[in-house]
Amino acid sequence: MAVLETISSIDTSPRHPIRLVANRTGLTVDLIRAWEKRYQVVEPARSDTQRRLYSDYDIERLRLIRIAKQAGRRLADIAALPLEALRDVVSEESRFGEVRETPEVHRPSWSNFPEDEATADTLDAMLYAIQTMDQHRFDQLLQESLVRQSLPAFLEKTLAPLLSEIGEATRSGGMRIAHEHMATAHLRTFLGALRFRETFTGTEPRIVITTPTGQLHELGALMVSALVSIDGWMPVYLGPNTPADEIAACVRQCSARAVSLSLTYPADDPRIPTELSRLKSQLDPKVTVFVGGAAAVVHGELTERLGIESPTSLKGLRDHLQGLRDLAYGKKVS
Amino acid sequence: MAVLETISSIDTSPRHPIRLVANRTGLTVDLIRAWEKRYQVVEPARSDTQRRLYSDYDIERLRLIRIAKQAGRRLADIAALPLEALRDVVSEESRFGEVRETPEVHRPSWSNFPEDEATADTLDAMLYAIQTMDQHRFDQLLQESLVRQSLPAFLEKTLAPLLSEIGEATRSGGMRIAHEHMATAHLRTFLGALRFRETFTGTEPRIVITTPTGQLHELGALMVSALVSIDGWMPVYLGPNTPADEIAACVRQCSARAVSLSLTYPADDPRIPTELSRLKSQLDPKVTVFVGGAAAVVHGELTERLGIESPTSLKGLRDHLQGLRDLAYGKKVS
DNA sequence: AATGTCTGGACAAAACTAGGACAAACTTGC
DNA sequence: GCAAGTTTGTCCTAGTTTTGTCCAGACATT
Repeated sequence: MAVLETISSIDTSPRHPIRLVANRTGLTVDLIRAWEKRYQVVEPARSDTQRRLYSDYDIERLRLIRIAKQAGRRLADIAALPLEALRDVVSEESRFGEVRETPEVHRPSWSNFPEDEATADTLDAMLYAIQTMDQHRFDQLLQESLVRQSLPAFLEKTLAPLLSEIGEATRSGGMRIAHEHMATAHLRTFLGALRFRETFTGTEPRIVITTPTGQLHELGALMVSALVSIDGWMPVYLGPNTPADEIAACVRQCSARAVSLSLTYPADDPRIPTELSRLKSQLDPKVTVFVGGAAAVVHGELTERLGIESPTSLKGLRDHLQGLRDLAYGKKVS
Repeated sequence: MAVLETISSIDTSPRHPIRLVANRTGLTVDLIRAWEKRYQVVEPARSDTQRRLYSDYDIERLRLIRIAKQAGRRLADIAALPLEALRDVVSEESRFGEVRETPEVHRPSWSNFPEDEATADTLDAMLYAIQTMDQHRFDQLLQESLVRQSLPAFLEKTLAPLLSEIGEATRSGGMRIAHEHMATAHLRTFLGALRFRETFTGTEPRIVITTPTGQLHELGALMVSALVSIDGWMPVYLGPNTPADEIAACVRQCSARAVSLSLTYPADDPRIPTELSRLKSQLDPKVTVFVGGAAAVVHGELTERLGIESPTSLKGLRDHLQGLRDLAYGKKVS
């Protein structure tokens, strides 16, 4: 068995030129230098001709600092923080954040869009890429968008709207089925790869993620999978359309502490109530079951009766899971 | 280093003149020479009259270097890297910040292994990982196996047998549906990511890849997608279950030169003949249509009548495509 | 004869560095 | 609520390095 050699230590060897750092973080080269000059945010090594050379560690810090800034932190407060502290700051922000009261006016380039407008642009660009069958461009836009935001924000503010726009356009005939197929297939790949951005130690609590019998759309489940992995859960992803008995068996085999089901279409499939109650009856009561997705609201009464959690947003799911995990660890955190 | 045997899988015999290299890589002749002069990026062989002669290996390296440069890398940093390392660099870039787990696996003597023996062991290990629901281990084994072989060999000698073993075990009850689901979902992700190992200049001929209506299994189509991209084709992947009309529309929009359909299950779906002939009738005769997969042999008579190619192996498909592509390039140049 | 490739060198655009200036937006003190 | 000060993204200059392009004359290919 491969043991704990997967502890995530980030490479600190200096090897990336400033342009690449700018590309990856979404900052401008000017800005990176300015931050260095004023607060020594990062102190890159130098090549023999004085060119700056950054490490993976530096890049990660810059990325997080950018996100923290976007959330309203001041540079002076966070410039000196080590990576772990920054992660805490950012994840705190993405969970509680969302406060945005101030209708800010000017915002410099990287965040200068009143966020809605920027994502509207991005969405348009994505839809255009899809309709011109430009897979490469589509992928590029997705990557960019992901860099620009934290993962949770990306899922909620970019991906979810994109999916509903695609659905809309397809229904209304504004987009061909072929385009929708292409986009879906690509998003399947993209989201699948996201799960591997985090590394696992093997000690994380497990959560089984799938969709019940009859539910063939898996993108929602994949979003959940990507999301929970950044919060210290290890997803066991089963793909779509899994019978209740199989889900239960999987939970037992993995000693999973939770299950997440995604319901999308059809919303009124008569198998849903059957499958849900069958699943619930086979599980240890200590295993928490979540349902989510566009079709989840339809079954509010059912889920309540069965004691199934039905968070209304990804954020809700996240909060709940966080609580579960802290409980599991016995508050030995912090 | 994992380099040696991967190199051997790509042709290193020098035969291409500089002009062709420029066309395929998107670089100018001047630039190729300048790079050679300054950094020995490639050291092509020479004809008896001092003309440079490049190998497929050289072309591939140049393509990757071009991409890496675009991502912000400096020539001096990457000029000396061997092909495999360049692939890593580029694929690292193509999903920013992905934590790249270096396959630091010790391989004492794989070069001596009679390849069959090694893969038999690997297959067992993979099946075991699946049945213990150890996704992480499964992924690790896949990566390892891929590094050990060239991509085509991996697909034919590891993945195809693995799939049939999984199918077998599920049918016979030796494996739960949950396990099969997990494995399939994971392979979907893995294969999807493979498509991005290669990068494109935009000048490659396009091939539309999908499965016809009623065929829900997409792994075969994804294998084709990964395969053709290393041979200088750009796949336009539509996912499974695409109606003939939509495929045809997509071909037209992309000016694709070929279509590849994967048939797996059910083999005797009455829609298959309908869809195939409908597709063929809507396409320019110059567009080559391929069908493949376990269920393809059943329709031998039909495909022959319609003038659809039905290669019996991935290798057959590859050879045919190679011919098609050279034809395309051959006409255009001079 | 026309076109393409070779070598070696020249040249200019682009990118990077250091240091500083500036204006918009945010804070603070009154 | 207003003025003064701070913070912060952008831009500018000037000098260096890196990189793409072009040229000339000799030779090769078609």
